[in-house]
Amino acid sequence: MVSINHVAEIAGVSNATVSRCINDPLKVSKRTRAKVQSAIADTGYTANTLARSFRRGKTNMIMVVIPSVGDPFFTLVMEGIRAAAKRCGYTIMINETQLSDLNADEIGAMMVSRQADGIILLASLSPFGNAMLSSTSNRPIPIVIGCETVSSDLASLPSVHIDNVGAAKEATEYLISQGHRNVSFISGPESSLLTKDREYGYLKGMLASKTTSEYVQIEDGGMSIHGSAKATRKLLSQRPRPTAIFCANDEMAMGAIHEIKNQGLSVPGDISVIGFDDIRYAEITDPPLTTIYQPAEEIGERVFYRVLRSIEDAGADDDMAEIVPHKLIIRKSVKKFDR
Amino acid sequence: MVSINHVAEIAGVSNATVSRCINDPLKVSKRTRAKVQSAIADTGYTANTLARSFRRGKTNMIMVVIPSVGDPFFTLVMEGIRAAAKRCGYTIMINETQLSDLNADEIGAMMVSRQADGIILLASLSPFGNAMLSSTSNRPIPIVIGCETVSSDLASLPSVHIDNVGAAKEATEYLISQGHRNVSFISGPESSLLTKDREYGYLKGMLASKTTSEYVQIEDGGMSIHGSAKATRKLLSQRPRPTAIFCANDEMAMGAIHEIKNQGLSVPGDISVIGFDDIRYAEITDPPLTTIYQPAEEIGERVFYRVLRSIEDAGADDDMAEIVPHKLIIRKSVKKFDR
DNA sequence: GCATAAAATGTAATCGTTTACATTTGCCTA
DNA sequence: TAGGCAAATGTAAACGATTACATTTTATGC
Repeated sequence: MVSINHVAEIAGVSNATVSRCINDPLKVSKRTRAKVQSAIADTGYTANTLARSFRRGKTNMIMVVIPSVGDPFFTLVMEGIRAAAKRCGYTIMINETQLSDLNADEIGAMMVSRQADGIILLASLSPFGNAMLSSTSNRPIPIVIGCETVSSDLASLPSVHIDNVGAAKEATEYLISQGHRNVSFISGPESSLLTKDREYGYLKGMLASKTTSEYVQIEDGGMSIHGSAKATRKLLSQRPRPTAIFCANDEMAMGAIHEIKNQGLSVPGDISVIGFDDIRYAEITDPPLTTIYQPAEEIGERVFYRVLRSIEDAGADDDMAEIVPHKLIIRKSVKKFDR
Repeated sequence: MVSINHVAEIAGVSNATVSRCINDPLKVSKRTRAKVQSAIADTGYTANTLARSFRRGKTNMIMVVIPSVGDPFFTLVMEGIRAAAKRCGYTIMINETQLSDLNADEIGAMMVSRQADGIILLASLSPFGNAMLSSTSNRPIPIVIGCETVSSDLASLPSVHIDNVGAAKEATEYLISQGHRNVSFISGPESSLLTKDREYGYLKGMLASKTTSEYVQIEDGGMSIHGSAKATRKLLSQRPRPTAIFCANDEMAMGAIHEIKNQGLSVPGDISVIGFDDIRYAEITDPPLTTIYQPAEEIGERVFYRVLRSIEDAGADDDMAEIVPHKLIIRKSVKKFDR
């Protein structure tokens, strides 16, 4: 492997000059620059990234922690991150939690290893971890949370997300406005705070309506198609049967629709379904899914720039939550209910 | 940041001993080991990964090049890679091609930068790049291709994939066995060799039947839902109309089904549809999708171990293609055609 | 042509580990 | 107890870039 010293020798200059030629070309005269450049071309030299990262203490990599690499919503957020990262010369590393919630130690280990210059968390942190990291001084490298909300009021961490509670309430109120009273909710695992926020929004929406509390019903859909199908089966066996089901994400809504049809019922004829996220399959489900749109790529982009700002200027490490707008997308999976 | 020298000082030993304590504990006596360990605990020392990688010339990272981070099939392969990588203490970095085909320079740059110890290519390489890299000596770090096939017979690169041609032929023959004659194919972009292989398998299947060549028809679905819907619209406007459509992947099949229904036709009543990949949505489309199953996670795992083997033993760098089995999964989207 | 400032270049230390080699310590045997 | 060998530890040199500081060269003004 050809090193900078090798190039320097061939060009007849010192290694410092070669380094400057690469990193700050204006600092070296036209003549030597030409010599160096031709030496670089001749040798096919490229800087050893490892040595450079080591010396600079900077890797130009961002670690993204994601619940599941296969999740269509989070991959969209990732896409936003990736695009922004590429523009800024960063590479992303990924780390999957498999839906289990991250403990602070793991995050701590990532931070202290310095393999990345910053961390983007698309997963939720345990309240403990959250508290531990809430003080800026405990973070050797910046961390920003995307999509997920932070768990406690005491501890806060920089974040970018929609108003999950408000959006879920809005979805619930929409169902109620369409005449539904018996509305069930299919939720995600405890480790997903964002789902709990949506659950809370659902409860708020139900409470605000004249619905009796017996209609409030929550099943765990485990954030998966199959889990949701199972939860739906259970809900459909109840009497009185819900007339509408609100799912904490679109994929679970897909599972719910599948199961409802399986039972010989129709969507939205017998049961209305509403989802959350507006993933790209939402418009081609049968019927097309009414859901809450989140600007996924934009969230990814913002989260990235937020981290980048903190990397470039450690002082800029504010702890604000950045709320981006959501939008109810009305398609065909919800029908007016009248009896 | 506390360094190894700091720990050494506190423990009253040399930094070499601390290093040995971490990397080869049996080489140091029980007594000093205890001293060092408590010094590590006291200081909260963790090795600087950057320095270590630099010194060892090894990062324990694998670069995965993927056409699109949002693709449900490739993310499943990624999942297999990730799981295996985690078991072996590797982290994965991702690099998206956005469906454009990779030129050799980009790959070369990745290789020479040494940020990763190996490369997994889930995307296709231009024939030129392929040729350039086909000689082991041109590869500073190992590279293995997953899912995609290599482009020319002259050049070969290690790879793991199914027999795309054979599988596509099988799917076509299945349609023909169900009485279909007028079968169209929705293909992907030129940059996806794997799609071209499937196209070729379709042609072989059609040729082997008694179908007249006027029935052979290929439309580009651009590897996307919308692209496929558009292609489907075009196909449906033809007279005679195809009685079955074979899509180069499941997502395009989902787009096709959506469009067919949109036109007031039924699947499989009027048009049969067959997909490829068996992504997790395939069983919940309406009707459930008949498709070709690929062992995605297994491919990921195998590809990873293949790279790993080459990393650990540069001599092990064989150039064999490893073919894994596929399977036709019969669901409900294909119906017998009789007239 | 000289003094001076500015620009260009060189020298050498540095980042934190690992590791080849040298030295010391401990142990066993004769 | 000397001698010899193995085990444990230390010393110091890498790895390849960056960069503060020192030195040389060039440009400028008079």
